[in-house]
Amino acid sequence: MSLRHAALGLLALRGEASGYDLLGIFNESLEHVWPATQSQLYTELGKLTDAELVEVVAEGGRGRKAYAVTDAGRKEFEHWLLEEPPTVNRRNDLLLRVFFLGLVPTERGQEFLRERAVAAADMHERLRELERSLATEEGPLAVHGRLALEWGLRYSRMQEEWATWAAEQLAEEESAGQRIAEVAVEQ
Amino acid sequence: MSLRHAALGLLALRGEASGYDLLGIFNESLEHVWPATQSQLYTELGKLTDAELVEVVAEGGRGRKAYAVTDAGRKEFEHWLLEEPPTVNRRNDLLLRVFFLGLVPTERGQEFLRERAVAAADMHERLRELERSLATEEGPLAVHGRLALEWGLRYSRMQEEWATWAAEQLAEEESAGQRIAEVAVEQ
DNA sequence: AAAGACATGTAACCGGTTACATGATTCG
DNA sequence: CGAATCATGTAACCGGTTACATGTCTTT
Repeated sequence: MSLRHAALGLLALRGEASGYDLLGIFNESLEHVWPATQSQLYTELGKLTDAELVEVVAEGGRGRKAYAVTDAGRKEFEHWLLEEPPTVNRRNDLLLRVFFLGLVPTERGQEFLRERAVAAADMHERLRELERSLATEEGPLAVHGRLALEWGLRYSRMQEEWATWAAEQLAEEESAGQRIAEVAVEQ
Repeated sequence: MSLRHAALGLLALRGEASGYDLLGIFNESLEHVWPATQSQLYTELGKLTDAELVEVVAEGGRGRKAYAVTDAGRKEFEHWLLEEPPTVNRRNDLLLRVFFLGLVPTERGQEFLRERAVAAADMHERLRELERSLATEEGPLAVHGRLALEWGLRYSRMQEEWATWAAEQLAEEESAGQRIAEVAVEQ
């Protein structure tokens, strides 16, 4: 249930914002960390209002409603941020496929892993570019954004190295299997 | 929609199995990669049967049904495995919190990051133990399991190093901020 | 006879996605 | 005037979780 806390956090950062404003932040700053759809966000703001964790502090043209966190909301947010242990993402599509790689010829498996290495390298490069474009920006928000960016850089690098290593492992495994087969034939 | 493909893959590996058998595998081998509940698995086997990707090949006592993949199922599975690009998990609870770390005192932020480092180190150690217990096992399945395990080892190591680094960054940022404040006071 | 493993199924709910629906204001 | 942007809301659907419900076979 983190969209709720993401919304609370953004309102805490901004002081006050409309659903539309928050949606912009989700699509820009939080796109790679916690995406949200318009539908979901408006629904959640309704629920947050009902739970009195946020309140409408102003209404403007075009039906605009500006929200702000209440004291209860800020408390709930800080509890989530520091007290609740982050939930680890247990499902991993990549590793699930790796688990089944024995069902296809070794060559196809290696190909798959090498493709993953390339994809990870691409991602790394895209993040490097983002880093360069962010280098000039200042402000306290930028500091924490950079921590997240560095995580992405390290993650993509790890993934690339692992995939390359894993492809080599498959090659070794196959040649070891062949040697055993050859010895068996010789005897 | 990967539970579907996980089930197909397990049936392809096993040749034939019941829902109950598959559930055991999900709870043991796939627990950290793609967990599944009993409810979900039985429902999915029903859908797979309707779609003619699997079929009931035997019925035994206690209402047991043994399933096997059909040709169409095997084709669908291999297409998923090698052709469909793995979907990247976009939501990251940890990074979402990092994004908001500016809302609490630097000390609390550092504390949070150091806790993450410890949690990652713990996970690393648990995987090391798993590795030792697996060292004696043989078989083609073990090879790919080891690739996944190595991913986990590298991931937890990366996370630990990153969290430690990030906590240091916050410390530096704060002392830099203080120096600026001190200079401002002196002038 | 009781306990535990084997075995399957359904219903309610929840978070999230896609698509549908509507309207106001601003800018060129 | 028309297009783009601002702005909010609802309904249907989907994958996944929790809980409920039922019954059989084996082992002690």
